[in-house]
Amino acid sequence: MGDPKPTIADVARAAGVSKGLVSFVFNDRPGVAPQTRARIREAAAAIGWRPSLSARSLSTRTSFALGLVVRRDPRVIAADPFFPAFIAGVEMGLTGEGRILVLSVVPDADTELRTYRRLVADSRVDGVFLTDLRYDDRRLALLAELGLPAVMIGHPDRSSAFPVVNLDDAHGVRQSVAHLVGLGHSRIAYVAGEPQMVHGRRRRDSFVDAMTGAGLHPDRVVDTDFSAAAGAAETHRLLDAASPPTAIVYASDPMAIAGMGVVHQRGLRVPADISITGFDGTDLARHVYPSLTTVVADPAAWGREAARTLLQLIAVAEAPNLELPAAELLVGASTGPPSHADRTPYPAHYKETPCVDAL
Amino acid sequence: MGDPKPTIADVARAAGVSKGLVSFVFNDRPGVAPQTRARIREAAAAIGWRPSLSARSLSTRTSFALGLVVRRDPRVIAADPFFPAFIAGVEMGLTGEGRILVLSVVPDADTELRTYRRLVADSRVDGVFLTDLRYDDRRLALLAELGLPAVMIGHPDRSSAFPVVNLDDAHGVRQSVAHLVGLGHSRIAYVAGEPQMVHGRRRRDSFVDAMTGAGLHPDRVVDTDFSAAAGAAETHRLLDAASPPTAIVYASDPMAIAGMGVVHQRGLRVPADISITGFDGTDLARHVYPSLTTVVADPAAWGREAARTLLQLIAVAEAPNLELPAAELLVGASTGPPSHADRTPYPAHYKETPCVDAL
DNA sequence: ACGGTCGGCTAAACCGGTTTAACCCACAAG
DNA sequence: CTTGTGGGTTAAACCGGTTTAGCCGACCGT
Repeated sequence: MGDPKPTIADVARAAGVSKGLVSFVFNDRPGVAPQTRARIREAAAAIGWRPSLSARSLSTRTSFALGLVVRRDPRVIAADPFFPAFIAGVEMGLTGEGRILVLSVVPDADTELRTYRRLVADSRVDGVFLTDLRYDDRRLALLAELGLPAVMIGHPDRSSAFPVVNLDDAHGVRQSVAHLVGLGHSRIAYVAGEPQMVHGRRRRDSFVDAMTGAGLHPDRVVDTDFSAAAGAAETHRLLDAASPPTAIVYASDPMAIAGMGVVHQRGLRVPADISITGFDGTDLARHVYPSLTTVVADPAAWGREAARTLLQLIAVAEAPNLELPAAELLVGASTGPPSHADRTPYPAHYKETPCVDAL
Repeated sequence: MGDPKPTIADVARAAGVSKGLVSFVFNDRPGVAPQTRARIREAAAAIGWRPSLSARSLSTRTSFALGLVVRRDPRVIAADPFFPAFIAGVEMGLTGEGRILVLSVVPDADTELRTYRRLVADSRVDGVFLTDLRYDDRRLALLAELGLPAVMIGHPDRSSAFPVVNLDDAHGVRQSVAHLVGLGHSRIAYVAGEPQMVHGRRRRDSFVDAMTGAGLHPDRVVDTDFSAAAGAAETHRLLDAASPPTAIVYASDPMAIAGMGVVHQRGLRVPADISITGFDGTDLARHVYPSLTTVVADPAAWGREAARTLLQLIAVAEAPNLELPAAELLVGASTGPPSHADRTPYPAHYKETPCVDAL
């Protein structure tokens, strides 16, 4: 009954050894006779002892926790499809027992940095995930200074000592452009995400590259904050232009869906009048009408591998960079050839992008 | 410099007192002379000492962390607008320094219960948030047995010793029905969420009540798992019926948006042929076309108040139940009168539900 | 027979706080 | 002048592990 919870001393006594030896055994240290080892394990199992995490934390200065600090506008966070899936993936990577995830959502840069400082000051985490990397990201210097292990989700703008787990999202953007060009579009707009975010700008850059590579002018590129509201507003602006686009590539599914709403609201048809593509491959994108052509990434896998990498980094002080399968275009019904008048003069020499089927 | 981080002993020495007294001061215990108190605080500030969390955890058996275990199907979690906002709100409620959030995402009931057990076995958290309460929820008994403080997000199916922080979502559902009835609808369907979840079924029940209260038959009620896919599938089924509904009330925005997709796909118009309402009040709902009539709740406020309540419960072993402002209907463009043939014989005696304006 | 090495193990210090028992001293009451 | 009271303070035990220094005995080579 209400036994006051066994301690390592109880196990030691039961096995007839010293506390230290019990500790050795449970930390897989060499220098313990096999039979003694077995006897200790047996005694521990019989008593039902498990080492106290708090005590271990105190003497080893380890928290057995991983941290994720998310800096996002509260308005945007609710719609973002990335983090929940990413976190679910992290959980998978933590399966090996013992480690948990500490999550913090902060509104601005100062709070973000303060949060990291607190996390290490209180040694609440053994390492962190760096998501939404920005240009001149102050976190990189801070974490290096604090000596906190970290793994970067996506490539940073500069080289850094932290390992990278990357998922080539630019590939999906290039495929989107190729797909649209193949359909005969030439006036293609891009509604980008936050330009301060490395991945936001990289996707935009790859759009620009793909366009120029196709001999097209990448004008009609606008930045947003990833929100549905911004997506809608920019869509209005694009359509108000003297020579509106015949296709719009959005940097996220929520923006694309909001953009589609604007197009419909204006009495235009998708894809007859305007083709639309998104980014994320959300479940919802498959169920709007017309179903969204979008780029599917696998944020859960990203989280899982990031967790594994971080655990390895913490364990052996180094971990290799990891490249995940690239984001792929999933062609839906929201893209089609432009109306005849808008066709490119020469039939597209781009071959149709292969369609990745949904599961 | 690389000073090995000051400890309480350093402070004691600097202030010319014993370690114990320093501890007393920093725990606001009575029985310390005011001037001594000041001297100790001064010395601590000068040295830059902050008590070690690990050491405190060990001796006080407190983790200074709150836990949230989310059990959701990975497929649904990405689309769910509730948790990110709720978590952001929790963060607000934690502002008072010191406490952090531990998050765990689990796929099934067994893992869920195991996770709670581990959290207390390792005393990782001082209390937890209970979301997505289910009927005969095994967590209630488990947590009571483990003696872990908890606060329930929404009312449970049975009485429990844990405090409740509630947000009346049923009110919004009733408003939805009243709004539709007021427009002249009588064949109103309801696409519910998970029937095992208390709030899922309560919303459904309040739909049924509102319908019978209006003298209508609440047939056309279907259960789902909250996913967009299920929302779409059930919409198809409803529309295939011999006497299809003229309005559909959905238990979530993603389902409503997916349902709207199905309606459009079938060549029907919203709201001319079918009216649609959602639930959540997501940003995206305002930007689809036509803009969704939906019920807006404030999950961030919910999280904030839940956090405060939990902190109070932990601090003084009891906390009052809290009732937040009810979820309110926000009328958009997705609802309108049914086509003439489908009007209710007697003009509606329900007055129009007041429209809550978006910010 | 003897010094040296090495595997196996223990005692004790240590991590950095909290908490309890006891002590000292000043002051009030008897 | 004694005794009691109680505020202010300290020393030491304690939380439950990890880690280091060192001890003991067996086995080795010469």
